[in-house]
Amino acid sequence: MTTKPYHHGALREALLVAAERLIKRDGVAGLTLRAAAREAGASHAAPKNHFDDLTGLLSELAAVGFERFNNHLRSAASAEPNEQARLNAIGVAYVEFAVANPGLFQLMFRGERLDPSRPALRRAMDEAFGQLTAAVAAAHPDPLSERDAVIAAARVTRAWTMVHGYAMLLLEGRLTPLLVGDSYAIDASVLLKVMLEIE
Amino acid sequence: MTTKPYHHGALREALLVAAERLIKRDGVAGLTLRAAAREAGASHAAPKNHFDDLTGLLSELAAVGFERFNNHLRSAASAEPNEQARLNAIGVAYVEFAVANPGLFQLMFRGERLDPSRPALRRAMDEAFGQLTAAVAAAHPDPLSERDAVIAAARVTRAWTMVHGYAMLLLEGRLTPLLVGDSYAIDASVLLKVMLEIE
DNA sequence: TGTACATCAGTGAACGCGCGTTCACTGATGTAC
DNA sequence: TGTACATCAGTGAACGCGCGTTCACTGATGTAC
Repeated sequence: MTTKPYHHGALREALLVAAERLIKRDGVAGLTLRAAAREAGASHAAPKNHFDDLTGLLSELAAVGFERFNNHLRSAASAEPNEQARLNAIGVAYVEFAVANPGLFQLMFRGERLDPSRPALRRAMDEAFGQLTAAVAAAHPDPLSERDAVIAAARVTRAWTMVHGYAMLLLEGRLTPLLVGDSYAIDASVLLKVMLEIE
Repeated sequence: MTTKPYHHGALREALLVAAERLIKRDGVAGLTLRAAAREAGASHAAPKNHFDDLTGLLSELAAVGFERFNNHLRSAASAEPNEQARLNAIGVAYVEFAVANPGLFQLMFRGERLDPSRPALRRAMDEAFGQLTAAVAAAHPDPLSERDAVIAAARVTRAWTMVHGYAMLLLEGRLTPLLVGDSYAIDASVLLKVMLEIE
């Protein structure tokens, strides 16, 4: 029988794992310093040593989330041959991630109690944004004039806002009336794909 | 000098006004039953008489928000001659409302502590959804087959998710790198219009 | 026109809860010599 | 190889705070007769 040692050894990681379990179970609002400590089996003041305060814990968890998000998008894109297909695959992966990790996704994209100046979070967010803009740029010619630059920005915006809005509204259950219509019933992922393909 | 009467007379409305002032000042998280009572100058237990609990207050406030939202969209649409222009005008109005009422918008569209079974909220939400689908349908031919019905749903989804995602990301400050690029700086409303117009 | 009474809106004190934070402490680990 | 000491991670009790809720109450209003 191994008695619990006084020092945990990897409490920081254990707290992050516990925090994610909590956010999955109880949503963003259920995540507190005390709750994370409880879930990790540590005393309630322990998290202070690793994250200064709740903002610190949330920000580090969001950073972990963005890293996973980036990997998910990257692997979805790499499976596709041409640029337009890649862009669509990224869009689908974006929504997939949101559906698989609703609480985490909301933590990441509502800025609510995040500190974007934390290096890990800053880095992970920048990479996510870079991945998105690169995919859109690859699917379209280089901007030549200032007008073209604005159009290029608008293309990124459209691709992003569309899938982001889709993810948000889907998570809130707001798309239900569109998924279950009078004369049809569509799977959410099918509707997303049709939406990405129509001109 | 008029001394304060024991009965307020219109405390329900006063609480809603106070609640909106609070949500504007402190965000959704700053809105509590006690805070609303304080802001309205009533005792902290008074709101119980008009809204059962916090969910009740938030839901009624969201209903008021949706009514104003509906009016704003309606008047924006009525100023436009043809259907496609109307649809774009509604999109612009959607984002305008979000920017003008960030806290209220977030309350309305995160389902967080809302009770959609409250009649006022239910009604106002249904109307908002109806307005949106009607505008999209008007800009496109009637669906004839089941496949057409899916495409029609996808059109509504695209129009909605695009402006909704735009509003969300704009409120969170996430669009900043797109608005201020290396070789240009765009106004958020201009970017939105370009986005709605590109093919 | 008066009067009794039920009902309703609002008050203020009190309760318990979970939270973040502080603080003195204790156990473990690493480092200097 | 040992020993002294600083540093660090984790504990547990305590504090104050704002919250929702309960409760006995009080003031005002409407209604029946």
